[in-house]
Amino acid sequence: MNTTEEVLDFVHHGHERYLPHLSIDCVIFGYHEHQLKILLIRHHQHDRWSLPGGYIGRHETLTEAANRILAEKTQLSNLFLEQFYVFGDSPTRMNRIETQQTHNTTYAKVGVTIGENHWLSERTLSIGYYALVDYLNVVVKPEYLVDEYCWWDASELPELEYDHNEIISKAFLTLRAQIYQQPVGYNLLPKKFTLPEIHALYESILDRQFDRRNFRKKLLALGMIRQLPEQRKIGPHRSPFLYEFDLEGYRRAVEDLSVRAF
Amino acid sequence: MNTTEEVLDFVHHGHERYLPHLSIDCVIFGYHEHQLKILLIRHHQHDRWSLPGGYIGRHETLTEAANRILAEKTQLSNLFLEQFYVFGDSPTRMNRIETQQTHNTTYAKVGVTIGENHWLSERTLSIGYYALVDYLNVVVKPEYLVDEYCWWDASELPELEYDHNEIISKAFLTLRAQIYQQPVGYNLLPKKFTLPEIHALYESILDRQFDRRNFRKKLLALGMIRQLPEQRKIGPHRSPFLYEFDLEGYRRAVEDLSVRAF
DNA sequence: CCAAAAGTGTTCGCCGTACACCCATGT
DNA sequence: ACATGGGTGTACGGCGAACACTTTTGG
Repeated sequence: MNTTEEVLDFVHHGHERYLPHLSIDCVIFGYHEHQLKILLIRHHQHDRWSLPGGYIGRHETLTEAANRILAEKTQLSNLFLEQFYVFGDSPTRMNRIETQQTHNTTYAKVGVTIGENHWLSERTLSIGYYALVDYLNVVVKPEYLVDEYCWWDASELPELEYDHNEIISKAFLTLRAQIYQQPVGYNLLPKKFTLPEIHALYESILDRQFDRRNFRKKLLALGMIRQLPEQRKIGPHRSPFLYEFDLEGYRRAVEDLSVRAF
Repeated sequence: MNTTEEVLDFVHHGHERYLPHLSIDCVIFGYHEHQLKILLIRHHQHDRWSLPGGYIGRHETLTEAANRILAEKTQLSNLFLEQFYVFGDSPTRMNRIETQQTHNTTYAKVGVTIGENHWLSERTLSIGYYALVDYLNVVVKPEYLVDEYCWWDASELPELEYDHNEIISKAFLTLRAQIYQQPVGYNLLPKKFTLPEIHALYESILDRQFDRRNFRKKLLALGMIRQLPEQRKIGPHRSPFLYEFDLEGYRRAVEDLSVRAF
């Protein structure tokens, strides 16, 4: 939505095109300079930041809706995007009033007031999706009602609107649990990357240290990555080798792991 | 709902008490005679079976709704009950007509027809919950619109209504993945159980064989179960020892496991 | 030549795996 | 006595963990 007209149409006729009571919130993870990042937005005249999100079209599948919303924000498609939880317990999700005031601050920009019985004021459950994107490929698209976009360090997040801190916590837990099943690095890193990069990525996601030698040995033994005969120049230091993912090898490795005892 | 009046009130006024467009479906797992079971219901005059489910009250949290629905069917509360996925992609969830006809077969019992714009005919996403219950403790509560309840072997399910086969598949995958994080046996087995019982349970959930000696060794080493000085009489065979869960030991074991490398 | 970062190999101990015989019980 | 099912110990191999010095590069 980029014009006053579009926003007004959404406010007045959105309930005809979208399902009420349900929204999608996206936790978009990126990785840059040894830090796991999350993309947040700040709505017009709001102090607190929030997760990018949207509604589900009445004629759109849930998966289509999630992909559309992500593409609207990042201009990227065909990304790693996965549902992880539905949020419907938090007091802010049960209490209409606070939500209503928050909406009104936003929509004041187009001169409308959201009443108590307006579809945007109704109780809304939110379906959480998390995405893994290559930080450098993301070009954030400005939107009319959004004042600012920013990548925040996952370890130093501010207090967010609604229950969005809770949503991010759950997304983070899911990411951690999925790191053994999903080629997390494949989605968060560029096609070619160095060992120190993927090493630091795993350390920041799992919040523990790995021995450099054992780490490389394991990844190569699993067949998860392949060393390339190229190096990267990184200033006054020894040049690290570049590696690439071997998705097929990764798939096989995950399969083998799942056959192990508990 | 146990009377015609209650059903009619639900059909005509349900949308005032419940959120439209959203439902909850419960995959209730039990375990009996070396078989993993799932509780299914058959609605009035339907050929196909389906999962027990319900709607979310407008003033009820999501968790409360799931627990209420489960308690309504099984008379049990304080169970293991966990959300695992939202289903909103299946063609049967996008296509109103089929759903409408299905509803009409059910509600014909109270002499009402569900029109195209009726709240029950609208597109509905379903939140999947799975429960682990002690088969022997479940007393199924009859309901007006349900002709039959039955525990089905998880490995021999019939073709179900809507996308319920898909929901069960996903629940089963989740259960498998969670078996290393959750005390699955604690919820599916009685307080005291024998080694062969828990052994067969793990084999049926993970669909592979475990060596009896290694299995016992592992569970005891983890501190997950404790051997009791009692035995169970099982007819013309050697009496197996009884065991009980050590939830605290289990928690510690899971924590330790999560510190291992990948 | 120095600082900073990357590359590399070996040893040890535990855990996961494979494997087979004896024991208890009721008929 | 016998049929059925349950209980129990050992040996091997592989993988995860710990560990430190050398090489490269630009300034």
